[in-house]
Amino acid sequence: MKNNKDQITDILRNSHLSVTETRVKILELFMKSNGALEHSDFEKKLAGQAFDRVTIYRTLQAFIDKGIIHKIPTTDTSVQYALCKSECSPEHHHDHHVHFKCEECGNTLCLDDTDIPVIQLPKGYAAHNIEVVVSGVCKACK
Amino acid sequence: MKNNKDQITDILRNSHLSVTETRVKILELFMKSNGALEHSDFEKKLAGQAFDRVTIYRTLQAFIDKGIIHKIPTTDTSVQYALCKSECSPEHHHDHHVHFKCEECGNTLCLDDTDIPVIQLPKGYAAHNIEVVVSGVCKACK
DNA sequence: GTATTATTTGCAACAATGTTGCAAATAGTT
DNA sequence: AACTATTTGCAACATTGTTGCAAATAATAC
Repeated sequence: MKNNKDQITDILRNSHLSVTETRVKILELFMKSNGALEHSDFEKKLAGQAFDRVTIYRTLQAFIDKGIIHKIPTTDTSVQYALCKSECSPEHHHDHHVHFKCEECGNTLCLDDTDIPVIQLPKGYAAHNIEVVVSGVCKACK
Repeated sequence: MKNNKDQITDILRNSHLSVTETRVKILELFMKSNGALEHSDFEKKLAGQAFDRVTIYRTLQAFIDKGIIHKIPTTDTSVQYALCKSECSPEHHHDHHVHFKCEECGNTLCLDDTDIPVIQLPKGYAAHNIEVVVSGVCKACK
């Protein structure tokens, strides 16, 4: 069984990204976290460790491009990011699972085992991707 | 049959909001538009007409508070707004319809007649609201 | 219609967030 | 260790969102 450090190196190598301190740190934070993270989380958690804002932006964008993380839609201006499962790739990047936002703790979770039902669209509409975000109270906060 | 101006006045009166030029203009734009609008749309469309950025922010927020419009989740930092149907109220503000984002024209539409299916969450999770955003190609762009 | 009161607006100033170019630093390769 | 490609940090800037307050406007009372 591989440890986290090796796992992270593999992820980066497989995506043809150099293994750098910032990227490793950010992936570690994703793995430690049990929910989605947003840009400001990284600024806070990495504060004092001299990681530039710009580097974080670019790192997250690179991870998106490579299919390592995905975005979760929100009704505000924040952008939530979560780790993709191994099935994801840059080309085929659909996350067919439900996202859950807890109104108590504010955490956003990927419910990987909850499938998205088929939605019958009106005639003339072609669906490529479906995003479902359920809000309510999570297991931990109940 | 009422004209738009009267309709708009009614909406504002019913929500206990003063009938002001900016609010009427913004509601007119919503009624004219067949899709969701974002803050920058108003700055552009009302440009040259001397409407302050701050006023637009406050107007949109007031409409949200009163249940006149609702937000639509996005994966970027933009915030999309669309008119609520009459059933909405400040207290009970669930929009049980699907949103559709067209990848061609960029427009976001409310599919009012498309119901959101029931989603079976894992044990321990309580759902209060469900947001569904489908992206693909709309009728007009096909 | 005019006066009074409550609400709304615009301005200024600021805070937060996101972007770009470029030189220095670091990682990967030979 | 030397070379090359990539990444980072800095500076500067653009965009977006917020707050306090005085002036303007709308609603209400007369």
